[in-house]
Amino acid sequence: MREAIPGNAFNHPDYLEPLNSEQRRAVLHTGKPLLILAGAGSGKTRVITTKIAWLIREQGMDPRSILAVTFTNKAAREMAERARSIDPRAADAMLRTFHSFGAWFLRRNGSLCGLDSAFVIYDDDDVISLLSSVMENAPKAEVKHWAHKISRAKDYFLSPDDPDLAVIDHNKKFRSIYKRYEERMAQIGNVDFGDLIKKPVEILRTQPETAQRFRQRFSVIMVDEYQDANVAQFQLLKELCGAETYVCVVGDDDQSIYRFRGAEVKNILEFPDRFSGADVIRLEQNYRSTTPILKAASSVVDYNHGRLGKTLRAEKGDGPLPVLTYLPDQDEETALCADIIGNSVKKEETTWSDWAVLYRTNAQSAGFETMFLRRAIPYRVVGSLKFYEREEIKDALALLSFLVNPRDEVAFRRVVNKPTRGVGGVTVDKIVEEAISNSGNLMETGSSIECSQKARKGLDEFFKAIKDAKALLDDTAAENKPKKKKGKKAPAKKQQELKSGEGLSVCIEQILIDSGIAEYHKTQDEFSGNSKLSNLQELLNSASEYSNDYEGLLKFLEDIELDRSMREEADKQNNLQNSVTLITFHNTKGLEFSHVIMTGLEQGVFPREDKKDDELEEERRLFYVGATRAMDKLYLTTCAERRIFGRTMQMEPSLFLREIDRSCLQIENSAEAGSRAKSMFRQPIAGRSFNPLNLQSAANTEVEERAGWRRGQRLFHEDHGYGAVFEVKDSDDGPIVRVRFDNGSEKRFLPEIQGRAYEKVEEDY
DNA sequence: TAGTTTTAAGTTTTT
DNA sequence: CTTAAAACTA
Repeated sequence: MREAIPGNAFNHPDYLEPLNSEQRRAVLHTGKPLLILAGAGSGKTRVITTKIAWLIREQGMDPRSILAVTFTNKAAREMAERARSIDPRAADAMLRTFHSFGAWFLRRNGSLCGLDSAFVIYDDDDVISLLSSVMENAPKAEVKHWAHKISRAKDYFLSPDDPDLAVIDHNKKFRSIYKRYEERMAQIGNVDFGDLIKKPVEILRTQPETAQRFRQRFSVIMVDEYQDANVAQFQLLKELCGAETYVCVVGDDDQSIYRFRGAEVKNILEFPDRFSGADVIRLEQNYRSTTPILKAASSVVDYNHGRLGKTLRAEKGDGPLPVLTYLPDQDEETALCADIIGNSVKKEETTWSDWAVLYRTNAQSAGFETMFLRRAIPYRVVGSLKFYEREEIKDALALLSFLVNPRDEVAFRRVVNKPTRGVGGVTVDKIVEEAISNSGNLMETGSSIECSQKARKGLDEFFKAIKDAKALLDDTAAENKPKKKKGKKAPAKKQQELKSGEGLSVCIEQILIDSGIAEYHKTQDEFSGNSKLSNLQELLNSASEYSNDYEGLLKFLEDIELDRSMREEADKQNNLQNSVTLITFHNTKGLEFSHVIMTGLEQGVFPREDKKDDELEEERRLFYVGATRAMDKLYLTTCAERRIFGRTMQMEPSLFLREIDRSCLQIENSAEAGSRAKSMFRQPIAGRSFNPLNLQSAANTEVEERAGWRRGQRLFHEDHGYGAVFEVKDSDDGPIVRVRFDNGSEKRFLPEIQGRAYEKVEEDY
């Protein structure tokens, strides 16, 4: 937020001061294509953001003609913020992910390939639903297989009629499956992730005027994490670059970890050939880690072949050696992590947020979560935020998708009969079939089709809910109280209803209530003690920032589809900002932590089983990425046995542990670690403990006695952690105990039935 | 046909 | 062990 500094020396404005000579060369470079080989922690983001500012200030470049592409939304946001802090005008530059750029492009130019601008983006689950509808009654596993192949084909810019399609799969069936899928998708008028890249390229190739327009619009194009670009993305870059375009890509071949989804390291290796006359600048000064950490990481990736090769120098110099601990099993592993972290924080050497625990697969997070809950260590799980994959959220999004696009078969099938309104599979199939041979509009077809009386009533009810919500959007004067219609089913229970705030949440609230989805999930909650309704509420909250119109809704859906990390707000609300990070190796890219623990270093887990040759090299790079996240201290753990599928397996230490240079590794034996792991360490979370007794309670002994729980009783639950009882009351099913957990969530349970899951604990543990 | 119970299957990594 | 698909019952 600083004001622009007038350069005190013309050639060296202040903001170039912190740069080393290589970084400065990269910033000041012009005239030819540029490849920046940026090692881990070498300040590449600083280079890109400074370059953007420099282009605007010193080169007089119009910010709007600068396009910078990243691979994650987080990276895009960070880049925008940092560039803006050097020069506020950078706010007008276009900083997006490849996919969000593609969506932006298609909203404006989609009509050139027959795509309506109001398309919805299908995620992998939606793709599978659509494909299984195309493939009649194929087993789900097979559908998944082909869905993956189709996605892969799009990564390589291959259409169903491409002669090279056999590169993806030589099975003859593939071509026809892919083709039918594309036809069906075209009828529906939606797109998948691959389309967001592939379709723009097709438009740019077949429409020279459009291509020309965009080449004039962007005179500078920069690509971050270029080693992760796939073939289609490379083509997109090529099409956007005219003779005059200045192109600059930044990447690190040692950090290419997305081959499985089509990333081509070749893109970076061959950049100088593909963009003739390109210059190459290497950034080898590392500002993040200590020498032993870098050395340990490099010694592993050195085993790879075909690298561009580079030598990182640690600005920080020497530091403590990485510590490797051999452990008997995964329970000891989670306990050790809790110990190391807990002891360090207790001694005030670190705070919770200095720590990250890394694992290869999301499934491994469960053990750490349980242990951290038990030891009252605050944590947040990055990535596997399955928020948007939850049933209730997908239901809500399906309703909205159908509202936007009444040809959306996948959304229609999902919610037309939820809650059940007598519209069964037979009727649905009939509608879809009929629609395919007509306009494709399922709403129109469904309104006029012949069907049972029961189905007719149900359909009308469903369509009315959609139409009413739609009317809310079209109506500019949305202020005219869109109050909830007297919920006819809801016997007005005093339980928390959905509350709309402002903006788009008004419309979404209405559709959730009218469609019966809110009521449906509320009932589910009461039965099984979930919190689906509050998840829906959370969705509503995030919608309130969007405008209550068509455009706002489209933006909302797009943001959700393309940016599943946008829940940082929720983390903040839940006091999770100072907490240990649990994260997969893949998700750590671009992040850094003072202290890092790399877990599960066993053959079969990491590297994963039957990985060899190219794939093994990718695992090695993944190891390298993980290790180079650590700024000050690195820990590694490996277990002698591990439970997989509930069966206990004997494990071998990871190949990578043998490859690490022995001179930069301190090895601890399991016996010592084991005894340490057993010492219980429990520390309450400062300021997070909730005690309702402070609220002074009237005597309520009778019910409390029958329930066996009293207000203020502290307790522990395996899934939710620590909390306290704040209410005990009667109901038809006997006493109900209401609990508020330290993480802010509220639960209720019937002591007779679910009481076993709640363990009473003393006030000060 | 809706909801429940039984059986089988499966775990990379993500825009 | 946990989840999803298939089978079964009311």
